[in-house]
Amino acid sequence: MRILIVEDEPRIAADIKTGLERGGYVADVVGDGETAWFQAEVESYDAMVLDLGLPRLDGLTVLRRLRAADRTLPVLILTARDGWRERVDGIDAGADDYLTKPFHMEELLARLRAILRRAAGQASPVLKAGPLELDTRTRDVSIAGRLVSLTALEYRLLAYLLHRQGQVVPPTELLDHLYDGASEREPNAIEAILTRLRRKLGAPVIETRRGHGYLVAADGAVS
Amino acid sequence: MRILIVEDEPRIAADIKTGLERGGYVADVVGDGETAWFQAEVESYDAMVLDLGLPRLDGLTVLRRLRAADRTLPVLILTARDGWRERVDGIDAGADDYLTKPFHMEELLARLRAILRRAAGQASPVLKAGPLELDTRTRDVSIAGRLVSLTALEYRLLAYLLHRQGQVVPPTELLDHLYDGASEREPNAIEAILTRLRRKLGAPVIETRRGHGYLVAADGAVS
DNA sequence: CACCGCCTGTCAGCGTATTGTCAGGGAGGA
DNA sequence: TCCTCCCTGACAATACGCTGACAGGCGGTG
Repeated sequence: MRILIVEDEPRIAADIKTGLERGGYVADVVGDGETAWFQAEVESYDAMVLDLGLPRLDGLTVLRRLRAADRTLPVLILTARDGWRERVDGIDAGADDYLTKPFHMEELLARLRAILRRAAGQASPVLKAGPLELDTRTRDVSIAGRLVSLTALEYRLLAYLLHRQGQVVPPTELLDHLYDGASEREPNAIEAILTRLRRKLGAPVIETRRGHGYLVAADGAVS
Repeated sequence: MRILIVEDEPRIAADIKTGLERGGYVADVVGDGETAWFQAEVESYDAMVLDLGLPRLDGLTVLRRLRAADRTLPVLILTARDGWRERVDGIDAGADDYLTKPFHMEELLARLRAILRRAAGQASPVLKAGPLELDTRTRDVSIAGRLVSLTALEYRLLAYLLHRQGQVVPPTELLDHLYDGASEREPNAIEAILTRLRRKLGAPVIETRRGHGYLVAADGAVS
C-alpha cells in the first residue's frame, strides 16, 4: 500500500511518514498543493493524507480537483481542532474521512485502515481467503490457523493482493504499489518475493494468470 | 433512504431522528443493542447510526456481530469526546465512520451522505455480448456460463472488440492497439490470434466484414 | 567499531506457454 | 473463372514466469 502525504510542515510530515512506514505502508511526502495534484495524477497511490492548510494550492481545492477528475482515491484530511465547518466542507468535497490535529498516530493508522478497507469493499479489518487470514491491525498472517512470519515486503505484497481480492493484479501495478517513488526495480524482484512468500504459505493461495498478473480468488478457492 | 438509529438516551435519539428527517431520510429508533441487532437482521436499512454506550448489548458487540454475519451495512458510530481508544476499536470492528458527541447535526448529515455515497459506488464493469461475458476486474471470460481461459493477446483482442461493440474495427486498428508502437507485425498475426480465440469461444461472437474489419454485434446476435 | 544475520534485489538457467510466420486451402465477389 | 481476402494447421522463435545462488545493505548486538 502506497500513501501520499501532503503536509507543508516538514516536522509533522516526517512524523507521519515514519508512522506510516512502521505501520507497514510505503509513503511519499509532498509539501504543497500544486505538487500534490501533479503527483496524484502521475503516480498511483492507494490513499492520500491531506492537510487542508497548504501553500500554493489549498487542500480543499486539490480534493475537489481530484473528484472532478473522477479519481476515487481514498482521502483522509487533517484539520484544526475546532474547524467543524472545515470538516463538513471537506467531506462534501469528497474526503473519505478526517482527523483533527493533534492526533494519535495509532488513530491515524486505524482510520487509514478503515478507508483502505472500504475502498476494497470489505467490512472487516481481517482479510480472509480460504485458509488464509491477514489481520491488518496486528499484521499477523495465518494459514489454516498456523501463524506464519512474513518479512515487510512479503506482507505488503500479500496484503495488496488481498485488498484486491478477486481481481487480477498486473505485476507492474505491484511494482508501483510496493515501493515508494524513489526506487526503480526489476520486475523480477516481484517474482522473487512471490516465490519466497508462496513457500512460506505452503498452500496455493496466489494464482498466476500468465500474461495477465496475479490473483487471490474471492473465496480462496483455486480453479 | 432508511436509517436505523440506535441510541438509549430518548432525548438525543429524538433529536437525531428529527435531524435525519429534515435531511430527507426515514429513520427508526431503537434503544438497546439486543433490539438493534434484531431489527437490523429483520428489516432493511441503508445505514445505521450507532451509539456505543448501550444497555443490554454493547454497541461494539452489535457491530462485530453484524460484520461477522457479513452484513456490509454502512455504520456510523457515536462516541464520547475523548474516547480515541474507543474510536480505534470501533473502526477496527468495522465501523464506516464515527462522530464524537456532542456534534453538529449538519456534520452528522454530511458524514451520512459520505458513507451512503461510498456504499453506492461499487459496480463491477462487465462487458457483455449475447452469451459472452468479460469481467475486466478478474479478467474472466465466460460464454454461456462456461469459463474460458484466454491468453494475454486473445483477451486484449476480445476486450477491444467489446469496447467498440457494434462497430466494425479494421485490422490495422487492431494492430495499432494490440501492440506497442515499436513493433512491426504481419497483418496475419491478428488472424492467427482470432482463429485461436474463436475456437476457444466456440460460438460465433465475432463477425468478419470482408474488406472492412471485424465486429461484435451490439446485442451479441449474428446477422 | 566490528561482526553477524536477515532481508531483498539481481542474475542466470530452465521449462513451458504463447505467438508470429509461413504455406496451403476455402470462400466471396466481380 | 479468377483474384482477393480470410482462415487455419504446423512449426520455430520468443517471451514469460519460477527458482536457486549470490552479494550488497541494513539493523541489531557485543
